[in-house]
Amino acid sequence: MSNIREVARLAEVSVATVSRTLQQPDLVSLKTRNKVLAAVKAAGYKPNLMAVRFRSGKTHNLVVLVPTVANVFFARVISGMQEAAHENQYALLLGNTLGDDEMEAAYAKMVQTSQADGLIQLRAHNPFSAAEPAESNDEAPALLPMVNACEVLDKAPCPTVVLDNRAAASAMTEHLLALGHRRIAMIKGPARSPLTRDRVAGYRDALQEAGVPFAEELLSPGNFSLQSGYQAAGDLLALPDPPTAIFCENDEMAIGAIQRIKQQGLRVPADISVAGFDDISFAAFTDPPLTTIAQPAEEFGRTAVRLLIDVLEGKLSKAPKVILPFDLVIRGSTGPAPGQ
Amino acid sequence: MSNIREVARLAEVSVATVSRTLQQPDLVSLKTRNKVLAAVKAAGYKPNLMAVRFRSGKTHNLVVLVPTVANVFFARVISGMQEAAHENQYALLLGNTLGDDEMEAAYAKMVQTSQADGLIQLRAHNPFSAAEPAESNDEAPALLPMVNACEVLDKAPCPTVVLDNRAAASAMTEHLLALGHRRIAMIKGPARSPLTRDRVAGYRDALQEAGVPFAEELLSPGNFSLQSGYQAAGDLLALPDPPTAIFCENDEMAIGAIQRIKQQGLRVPADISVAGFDDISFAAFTDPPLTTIAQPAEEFGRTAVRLLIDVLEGKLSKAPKVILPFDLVIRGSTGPAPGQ
DNA sequence: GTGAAAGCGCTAACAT
DNA sequence: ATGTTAGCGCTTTCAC
Repeated sequence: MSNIREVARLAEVSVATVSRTLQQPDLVSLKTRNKVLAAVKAAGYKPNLMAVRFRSGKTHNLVVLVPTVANVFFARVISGMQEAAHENQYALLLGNTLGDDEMEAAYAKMVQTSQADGLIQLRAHNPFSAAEPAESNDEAPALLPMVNACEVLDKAPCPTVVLDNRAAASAMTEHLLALGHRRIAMIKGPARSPLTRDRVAGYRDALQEAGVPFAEELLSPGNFSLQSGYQAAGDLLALPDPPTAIFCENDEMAIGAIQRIKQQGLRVPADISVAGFDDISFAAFTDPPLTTIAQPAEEFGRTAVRLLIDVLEGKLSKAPKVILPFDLVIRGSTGPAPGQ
Repeated sequence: MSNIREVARLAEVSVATVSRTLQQPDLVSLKTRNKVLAAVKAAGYKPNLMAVRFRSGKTHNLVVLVPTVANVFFARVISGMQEAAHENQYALLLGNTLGDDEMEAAYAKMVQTSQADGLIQLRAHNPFSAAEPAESNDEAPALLPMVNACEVLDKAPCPTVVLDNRAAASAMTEHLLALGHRRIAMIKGPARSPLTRDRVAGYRDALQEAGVPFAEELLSPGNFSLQSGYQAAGDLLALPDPPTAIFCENDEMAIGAIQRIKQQGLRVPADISVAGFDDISFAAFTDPPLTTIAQPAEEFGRTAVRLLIDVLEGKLSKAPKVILPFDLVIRGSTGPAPGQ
């Protein structure tokens, strides 16, 4: 690989002039500039960005911590990030952490060791906290070079991008209530997830509003996988007084639930309605097509990246909380409660 | 951020000793080592990896070129890459290229400008070719710091990881033939993809073997999306003599096809059988569950990364072609041809 | 408008 | 066992 010195030699100028020609051409006379450009071409010179970045202290890399890329929703979020990152000349370092704290800490270290400028976390966990109990200066805690999106910490020390999960869950529950359902179950995610907490809260809000008593047994735990939806639906169906509608915390679980329901010989939505959350591409292709809450997944990614870049460039003094809109998408999987 | 000099000052040793303590502790006396370690802690010192890498000329970054992360199959491949990369202390730079040559060239440039050591391409296209018509030395063309996986160039100048797509398509077609089908359609991918070419070849192999004439009209083009499967199935069903089985080049298209078939009032597999390719997680949850070809997606990723690292470390003199196994997974979407 | 030289943080000869 | 020093490729004062 040729370096700047070789170009300088070929063009018979100093290295400084070569650097200037490439960085601030106005400072160089046209004649010299052409000479240099010719030499650059002749040498097949490509600036070593490692060196540039080392010197500038900016890597132009962003770490993305995602529980699983293999999740359709997250894949869309990453797609959006990619788009915004590329537009802003940043590259994305992918950290598929499987929700493992240590793995996350390892990736967070990339920021601390100047391999990346900042980090985007899609889970409610501060990957830096484990790394090192931040130097306890008496100063106000500085803004971490991080953005927390989708599943967000309650007191995130950084900008956040969220959906109003509580309102969304409430909207879906209201839809089900309006169809005459009174036994509405919910297949939820991991109990300690803020996502689950907010969505369950929204579900309860709607129930209370409608004067329908909340029943603990109608809350069935899942882990966002197809299998867990299948499993949870089985449990719900086995109840003495089974639900007439099941609201799932994501589309995968809803798809799993639908399969289980059909296997029991029941019809969706004639016997039991099913709703999901996310509106992944497959949601429109289930049988029947899935009623769900659409989230602007790509926009989550784009917004997160833009915010992070703002933080890195010092354009932000306070950590904003961006709330993205949701959309209730009614398809065929929800219908009037039996006997309505 | 503290640097090595500060630590040296604190520990009252030279910078070299600090470096050695961290890199080759055996060369340093226990006493000095402890002194240094204490200083490292006191200073909150984290080596600047940008500097380390700049100096070593190795970035420990790998660029991954993927047409779309939002594709379930690719997401699994990336998952596997991530795993192998992390094991080997490499990080993955994600390039969601949307199959755009220019975008790919831009990412390829990251390798040429020392932002990444190598590249993995999941599409049949050489991202370096566009970048610069490789210096035409008379030397034998060197091994590019690249691995081509999944969809592979015919004459890839690098290691490749593939499935025997022809054999897999043939196996699926044989399965359909064995069920008595004679009008077997295929919803294929983009015509110029080697994937499509090989799979169609395998399909024709099996047909010929069984003495079933090939019919051009039974080949319907798609683009691997749910929608395109839906569309293509509609076209096939409108044929004067429609097929009794449809083999789709991926699961998404199969899922789209199934929806279309049901909308026409036909039953799967009683009236028409449907088969897919990939065995994505959703395949087991369609109604009926999808017969498909399982590909070891994660293994594609792992193998590609390992091969690339071998190339980078100069362990490979020739470019190997690794062929991964497939598995015919028979579920409920394929059954005896009507009237059997 | 151009060149000389310092220096980013680190490692690795080479000395001692 | 430890220190001294050169240098990775580049940018950026500071002179001229």
